[in-house]
Amino acid sequence: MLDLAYVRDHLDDVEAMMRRRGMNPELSEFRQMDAERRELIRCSEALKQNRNQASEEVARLKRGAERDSPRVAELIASTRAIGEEIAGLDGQIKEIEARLEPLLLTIPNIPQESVPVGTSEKDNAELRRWGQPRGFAFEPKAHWDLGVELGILDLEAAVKISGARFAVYRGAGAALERALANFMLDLHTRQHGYTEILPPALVNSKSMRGTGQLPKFAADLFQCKDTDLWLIPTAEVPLTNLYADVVIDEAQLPVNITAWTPCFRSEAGSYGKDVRGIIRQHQFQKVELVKISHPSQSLDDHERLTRDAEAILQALELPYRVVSLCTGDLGFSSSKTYDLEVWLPGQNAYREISSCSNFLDFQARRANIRFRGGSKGKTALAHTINGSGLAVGRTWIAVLENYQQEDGSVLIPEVLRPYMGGLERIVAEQQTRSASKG
RNA sequence: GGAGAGGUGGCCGAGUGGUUGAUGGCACCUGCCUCGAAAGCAGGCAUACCUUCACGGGUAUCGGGGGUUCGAAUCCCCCCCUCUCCGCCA
Repeated sequence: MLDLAYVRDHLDDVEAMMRRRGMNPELSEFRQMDAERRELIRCSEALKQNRNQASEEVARLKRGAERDSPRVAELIASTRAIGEEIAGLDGQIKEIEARLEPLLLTIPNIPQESVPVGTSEKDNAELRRWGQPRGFAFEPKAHWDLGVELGILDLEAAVKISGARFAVYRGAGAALERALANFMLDLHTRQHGYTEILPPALVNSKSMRGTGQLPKFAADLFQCKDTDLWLIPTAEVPLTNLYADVVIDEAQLPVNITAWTPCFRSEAGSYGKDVRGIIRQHQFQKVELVKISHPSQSLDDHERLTRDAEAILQALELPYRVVSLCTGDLGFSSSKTYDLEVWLPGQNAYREISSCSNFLDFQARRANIRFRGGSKGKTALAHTINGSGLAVGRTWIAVLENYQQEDGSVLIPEVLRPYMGGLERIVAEQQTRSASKG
């Protein structure tokens, strides 16, 4: 959420910004509602001042000898009338705020100056590449073939027990997912200074509002029936909201935390996209990185967090590139986002495996995340940054496709072998068949 | 799920209808003292909104929401959360 006063003073800029994001801003009502609201508040508060003064006088009279003077009854009667007037005005204020706030909540964050202007992912700017896509002496397979043939991925079984966009991993496939997560957590906690958190996977609506998923993106989420609980779409939600309504000591900044959690997305509106394989799932696992930063440091911290995520890909020796999302592709709450895209030989394309965003104070304002700093001891809104470090399911895909061998086996990256009991290669096992085929 | 106790400022903790936005302590800031520091002393120190060029003024906020009243941290109702005991349970 942007600052109300900022929007008021920069309405034209805000509308222009929304157009750069490819939106069609409808802020015409804003100015009038805002002015009306302020006028109502002024009237109401003036009346309240009258009432308070009258009440004080009643108290003074009642304490003294004039306890029963007619003046008291007179004051009480007139104040009661004022009270009714106030109630009317306050009702109007509530009503107008009920229309104003949703409007404010649908205004996205302001992209940083350095964000490329554009309308779609085609306008994203590639910043750098790392690693060289491997040359294959054979036609590399896609993970949905490789995984099924190796008996480590069972999509039919997933359809039977849950439905489309779910996966069942078996044997070395399940172990590979766990190894990747452990490796990522260990690297981030031991070398990058993050503290590991194990948060709830279900959160309340207040938390979803705090990080911006609600009210605008309810359709993308799963909600538990008859409760106020939602399945997290990313650990960003519980991790960032750990600091909701908290005043952090300035010396503690930046806060660096990480968590490995399941993530749940309804993927509404993504019909027809990535239907093959397990690129896009209703449930997947992700190691998330979150930094809560001092405003003066957040741009640097965003770069740092991105490098922390890149370090995983480098350690796994997976080729990737870094792109800066353009204004049209930028997420609602983000001021700037770097996507890490890993090379997938089975698809002959770079595909997103991490998204690292700086939200500035946009989330902090909603979630009320502050720090106390300086000699004045004043509080100010902190900045929040997060990124995947990495999406474990997609890393699993990248390992399979990049490390596949001509005989259909998959080599295990060196750094993962200790996490897989020394296993060096995943080979098809005759015994491993789809449970759904009985 | 049942019974009881409680939720007050960054933290601790007073306060049961009328100068209580809220005693006191801790933490923090400033000044005095000191060669310097500690201790001591004096002062300051919540947030949001409205208003003002500014100084300032005003309103609201004592878990959340509603109600009673001229007036609510204080009384009533609903909800949330924490703690203790019981029940259940991985």
